[in-house]
Amino acid sequence: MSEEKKSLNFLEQIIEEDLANGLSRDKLRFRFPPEPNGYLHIGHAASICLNFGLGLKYNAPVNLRFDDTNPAKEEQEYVDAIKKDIQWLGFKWANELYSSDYFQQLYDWAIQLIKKGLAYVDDQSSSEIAAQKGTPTEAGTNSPNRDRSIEENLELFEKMKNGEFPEGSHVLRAKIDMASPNMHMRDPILYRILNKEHHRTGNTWNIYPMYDWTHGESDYIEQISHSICTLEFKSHRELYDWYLDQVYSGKDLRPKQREFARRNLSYTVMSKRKLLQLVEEGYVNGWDDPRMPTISGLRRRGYTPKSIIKFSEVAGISKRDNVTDVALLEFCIKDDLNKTAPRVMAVLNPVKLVITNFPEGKEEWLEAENNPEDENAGSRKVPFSREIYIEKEDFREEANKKFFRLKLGKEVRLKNAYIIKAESVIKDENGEITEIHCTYDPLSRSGSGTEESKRKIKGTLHWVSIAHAVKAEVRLYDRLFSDEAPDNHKDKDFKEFINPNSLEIIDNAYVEPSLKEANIGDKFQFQRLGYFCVDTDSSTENLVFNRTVPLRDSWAKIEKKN
RNA sequence: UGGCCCAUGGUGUAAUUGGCAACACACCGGUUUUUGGUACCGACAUUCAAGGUUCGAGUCCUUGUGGGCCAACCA
Repeated sequence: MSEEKKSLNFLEQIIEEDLANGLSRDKLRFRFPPEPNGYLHIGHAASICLNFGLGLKYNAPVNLRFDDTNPAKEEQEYVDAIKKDIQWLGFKWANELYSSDYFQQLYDWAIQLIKKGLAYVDDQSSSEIAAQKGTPTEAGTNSPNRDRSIEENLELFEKMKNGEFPEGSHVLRAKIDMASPNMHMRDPILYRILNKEHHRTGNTWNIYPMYDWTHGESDYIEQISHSICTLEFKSHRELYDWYLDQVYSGKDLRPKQREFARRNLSYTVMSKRKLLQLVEEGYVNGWDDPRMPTISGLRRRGYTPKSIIKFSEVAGISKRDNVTDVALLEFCIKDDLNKTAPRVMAVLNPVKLVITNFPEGKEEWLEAENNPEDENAGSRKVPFSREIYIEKEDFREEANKKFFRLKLGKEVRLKNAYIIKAESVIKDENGEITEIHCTYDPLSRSGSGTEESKRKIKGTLHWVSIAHAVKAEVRLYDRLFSDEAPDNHKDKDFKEFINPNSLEIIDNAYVEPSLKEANIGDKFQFQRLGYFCVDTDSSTENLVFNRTVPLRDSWAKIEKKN
């Protein structure tokens, strides 16, 4: 077994350098810091796999820390969903923590800052403060409140905390540099007044710390060695470091922030704000709609944790903007399911086929292999009889040589069954074919070992016995957007690119009877069609399958060319 | 009148850190096949541009060009 050498991504290289420069291996510690204001998506999966992957690789703890500093947006529902998703992916956090756990410590440090003359209370309006902020190309101007006395600042901040001021009336600001080329350094806000009930601290606090003030200090409290975030936080790093300077003891570990590019997927959007919009405006049926790029949506769609982890691995980590082809994600799930999903037969667009020389009333139970890719998968019995359904698309009265399926006067093999020959058709008044009449070769049964069964027949069709078939609902999903990067258009709203045909519901599909026992979440390959899973809406009375992803369809390509 | 980051095939990442541009996906062509699936084989790039340093540059330097981020009491 030769261990294939994997190159390190740039973050692993940074860690290796730190280790080489004397950082003790047992000091390594990571964190995944979601804000509980939405559901996790495939982009977060990249971060989860990265951080927890690092934890596994270096045998280091990884904390799950909810960044819950804004009670206006955050909810327990999201906390629960996030935990469920991470667990489903198979990762284990060392500690479940909340930024709100540190509100008191953060407050104490803020007092220290005021005492050092590094923070002041500003009672201007938010628009006044914004106006003084300047622009990226112009320096800002100092607030008239910038030189308040320490005593007055302490007193005002105390009143803010005690709820003596209305929301929005006062903020606590760090005193840094209004002329800094980095906008984040222009006296950033540390605290704002919010009269909101917090999902964990209730009504204890009237003031809430801002992200920048909270995040780095939380990392420090937890002694996170490498605080990994996405690229848009790069310019926050200077402030992250400045805040750390104010509280760092000089003795313990000092966290460092490093940034990587967020993972984008083609034909979808990845911002929580936009996903929330899709949910709230009814473009999809909830956060776990199988068309959503959320972890819960992918789970319901039939994706496995393994496939998502594989995708994250193979997509890699870098610092460039990217739009990863969704085909890569689809490859990962097909690759997994090909090895693991039992093969079954289902007909989605049925047409009746009668085998005229097969005895009426007779049924035969034929041996069917469960998975040719897995020797241990075993086999099952499927019922065969005189009348079966096949796919409408699998029959043509006439067709050229490239059409390997059933046509009048020609033979085709029924998977796991017999070779049949199309003799005639019956049509309704509209010319629509209602029945295909065939004859079968009784000696050609699959696996019987006869000369006849070994005949080379180009086409093989899947089918279900009408008398035994189970009716089912099948939901076919397509990409949610018709554009590769729907939110990359400056002049157009991403919703203009919504694919109106992203969901097709088939309510008269027929599946083989073995599927009656299928449970929610079970995954199958419907032979020649694709991978499907049992949806959460499914019941014994009404089986519902989601198409996870279709099989590669070479025939569709050949047809398209003509 | 700014600061910072990025630039390798259609896409995403590599390149032992200055030494034959590699892997995967997609696409195209073919072989095998009782799934037009899977598997297998083959085709597909002079590394954004121009200069420079060097025996040697995707990698270092300079100047451009293109893209992204930064002005929420969001994270």
